[in-house]
Amino acid sequence: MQERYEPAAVERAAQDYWDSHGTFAARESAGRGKYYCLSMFPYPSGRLHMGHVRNYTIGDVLARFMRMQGLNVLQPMGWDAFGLPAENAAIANGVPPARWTRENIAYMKQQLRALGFGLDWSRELATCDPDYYRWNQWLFLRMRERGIAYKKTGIVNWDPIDQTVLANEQVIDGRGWRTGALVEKREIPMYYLRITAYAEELLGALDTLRGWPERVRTMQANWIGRSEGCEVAFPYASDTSAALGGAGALKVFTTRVDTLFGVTFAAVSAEHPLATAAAGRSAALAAFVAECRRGSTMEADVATMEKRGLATGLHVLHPLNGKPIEVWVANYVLMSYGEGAVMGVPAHDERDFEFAHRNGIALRTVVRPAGADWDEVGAEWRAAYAAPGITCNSDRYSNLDFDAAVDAIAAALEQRGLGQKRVQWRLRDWGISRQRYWGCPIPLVHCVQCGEVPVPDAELPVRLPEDLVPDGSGNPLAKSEAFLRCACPKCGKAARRETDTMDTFVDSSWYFLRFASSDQHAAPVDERVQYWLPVDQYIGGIEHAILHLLYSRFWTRAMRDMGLLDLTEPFANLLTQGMVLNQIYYRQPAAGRRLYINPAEVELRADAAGQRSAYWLTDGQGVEQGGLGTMSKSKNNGVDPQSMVQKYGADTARLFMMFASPPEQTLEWSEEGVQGQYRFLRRLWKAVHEHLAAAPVSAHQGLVRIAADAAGAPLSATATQLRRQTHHTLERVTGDIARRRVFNTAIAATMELLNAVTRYDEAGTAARTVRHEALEIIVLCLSPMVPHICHELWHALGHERALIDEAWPQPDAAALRQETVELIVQVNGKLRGRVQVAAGADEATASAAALADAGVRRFAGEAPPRRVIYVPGKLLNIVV
RNA sequence: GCGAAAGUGGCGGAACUGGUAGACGCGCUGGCCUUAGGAGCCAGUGGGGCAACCCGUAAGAGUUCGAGUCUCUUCUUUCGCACCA
Repeated sequence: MQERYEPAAVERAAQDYWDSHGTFAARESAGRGKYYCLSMFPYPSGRLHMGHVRNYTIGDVLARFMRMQGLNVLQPMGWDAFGLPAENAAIANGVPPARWTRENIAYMKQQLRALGFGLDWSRELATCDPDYYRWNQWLFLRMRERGIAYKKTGIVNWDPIDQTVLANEQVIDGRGWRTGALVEKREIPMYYLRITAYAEELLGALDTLRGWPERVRTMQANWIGRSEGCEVAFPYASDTSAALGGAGALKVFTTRVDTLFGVTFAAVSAEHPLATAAAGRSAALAAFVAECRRGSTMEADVATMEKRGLATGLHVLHPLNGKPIEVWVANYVLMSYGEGAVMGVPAHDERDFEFAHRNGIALRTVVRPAGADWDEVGAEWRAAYAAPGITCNSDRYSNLDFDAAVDAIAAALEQRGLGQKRVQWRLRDWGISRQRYWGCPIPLVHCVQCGEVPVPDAELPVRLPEDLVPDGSGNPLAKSEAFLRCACPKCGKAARRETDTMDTFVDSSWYFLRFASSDQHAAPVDERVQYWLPVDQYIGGIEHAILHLLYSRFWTRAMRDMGLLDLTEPFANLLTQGMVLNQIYYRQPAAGRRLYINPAEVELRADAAGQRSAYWLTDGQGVEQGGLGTMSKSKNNGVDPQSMVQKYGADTARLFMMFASPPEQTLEWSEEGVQGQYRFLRRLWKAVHEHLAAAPVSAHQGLVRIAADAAGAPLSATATQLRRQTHHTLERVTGDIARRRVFNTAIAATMELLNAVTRYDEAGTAARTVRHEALEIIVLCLSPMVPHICHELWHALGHERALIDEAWPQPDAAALRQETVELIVQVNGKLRGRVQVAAGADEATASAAALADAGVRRFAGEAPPRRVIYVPGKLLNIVV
């Protein structure tokens, strides 16, 4: 072998070997255990960034490891290719999104190949391929037939200047990103998927997802948000009936119906029909409702905005005592949650308390604590006010505890037909219509005569024209006569195509199924799904903890209920990779606009006061500091791995990412240390080279094992110790990868072993064999992380077969055996010494050994200990 | 604002089940070597103290023989909040 480690040559050779042997092309094999290892497919934004390298290296480590465990591994890759950034690029450069996307895919694919991931490229798919998205359309039509997809109105961000719908990301401080215009809310008809029909099942099944991180299950459970409460109808007072032109009732949902007698106001959202009616009668109210229509639809914005409201002058009646209650319009009530209206109980709800305070609304204490902590709700809010207690001031429902009050009041409401207990979900149906070009067309036709008509299956896919260039003002599909014009499938007369496209989350909600049957042209999936699914290991960023993963769980169930699948949960095990963060810098030249500047082009300087300011190297002028955030195209703070790969090779880049931190942890980007990882690989190369240069090694299979030298004499103490460390390392690395899913400690363990091998200086045949064994284990253990160099070194160490085709070995139990162990000796919990005892020593023996130690006795004194705590093999604590 | 997580040397991190705090690596310091390479090798490296020892895991409290680990409060950071993906 070569004396110098030259990564470029080593990596090319290894990749050529895997390619020419079709090593990673997966085939179904009945009876053989399978392992479907899937990393979330990337959006083709242009170039890979370090977050991708981290994600795909984790997947590749597990895939290679499981393959060596004897499993039939499938690791596919594809492209989440529809979406907004392609349209933004088109606006900026005048290039059609299709071309931009396909060029990006080509470039990023070559980057993935250079990193040596063991991917089955024969199953590659891109969601913008008609072959893929025709099945989105087909599945959508099936859902529409079953009522899972349905139409209703929804609220979107509207840019009044560009006359276009904006994504939340395109709204900056309440203004349109291109025009700077104040954004308005607008109600438009959209398609929704009835995910709420699965709320109960999606929540209940979280318990079965034992291979998912606890935090993700908690987040999903909170997102679905089951709450038990009561629906209450407040009949309209005569003024409200008059305003709305008829009798009726304002419906609200509450989890605290025990506080019903504490209601002193009702609040409705600005979009509520009652608000609309009231606005028609009052200029001030109309102005307020109009103001509420400004700003974004984002919940985070709504929740942090100052809570304001205006009285409508209209009233509803308390359902049990008939007293009038004034209705307010409030900007914090969301039309999309519950009924778009809430009852206000300022004495027992913090938000209502603040609202009432600001608007001079009375409060009424209707719950007292069981203890005597407080009696009447006072002027300052206390958390205890919101706790359940004993009802009071509530007519005949006073002096009841929470459960009794809820039962009695709910029964009374039900008897009057003005309410009943029910379960409310926080989860809302999934709006999938997008007024955008670069997405999957919704397969519908609008006919003057027949109305909305589905495109027949035989005419799918409805192809998206690929030559349009959006300009930021509305959907180019709506301006393309070639796309729009069609014949009605029902009556044959001239009709127009639907121009809305689907949310890109639709694309990613079932791609993992398509990988199992990507060459099937007659159906979205076929029987091969049965073999490969569920995904055994799914790996992706924690930012997908809710939406993508929940939508996928829903979509899989919907397909199951259509009889297309025998599968309920798509992902058996989930590893949520921590985000790779980098600094964010930007300039905001005009309101609503933001220009992000790559951290590589920014210099930090400290002024006299120590205040650090950032400057753009291009013009030397200052830039705003946006703090830390996930590497992304939109924030222009990604770090391209290309230069690192070019300088040090793919193995160093992979090793560096895996060694930097455990996979689930957030990682602040820094390139410090990459040099050290390269140095380690070079030392490994050198150690193997020097070992082989000293004497030739004969070809052999499997691992070298040695327990005694040729003459039958036992190994030296140092040789025995190195063997023990060798097999201990194998044990640690195996546990770290298979059980703990941490790779930084696995790498650290092999580094320690290499250090030990370097220090080991015994000569002779037995010593050589012990060293050879240690080097083989190091190469084996590192191979999932740095497969190229290990591929080469494995051959050099005398193996015919490729390393990737070897079986992962078991540690040698004999080598691990230990005669004596070191005990930590504490006195009153403080470390005071260490003693060697026989491996199975009992407490008396250990205690005697410890007290024989002069250092220990100095602290323990001569008196007998009050108590001794003995943890065999580990520690002895003497309490005096 | 709400939901979820994280916080350990100068830096990345280790400590897996409540039991040696700082493994491994970076950086730094000193030395060696040299056909001077951004190479290699050796030693040291949490703070204080001559030492024995003492202090130390965001801050504050608590549980325990023993707490980085468990509980509570606070602070900071990250992720998500339904049209970025």
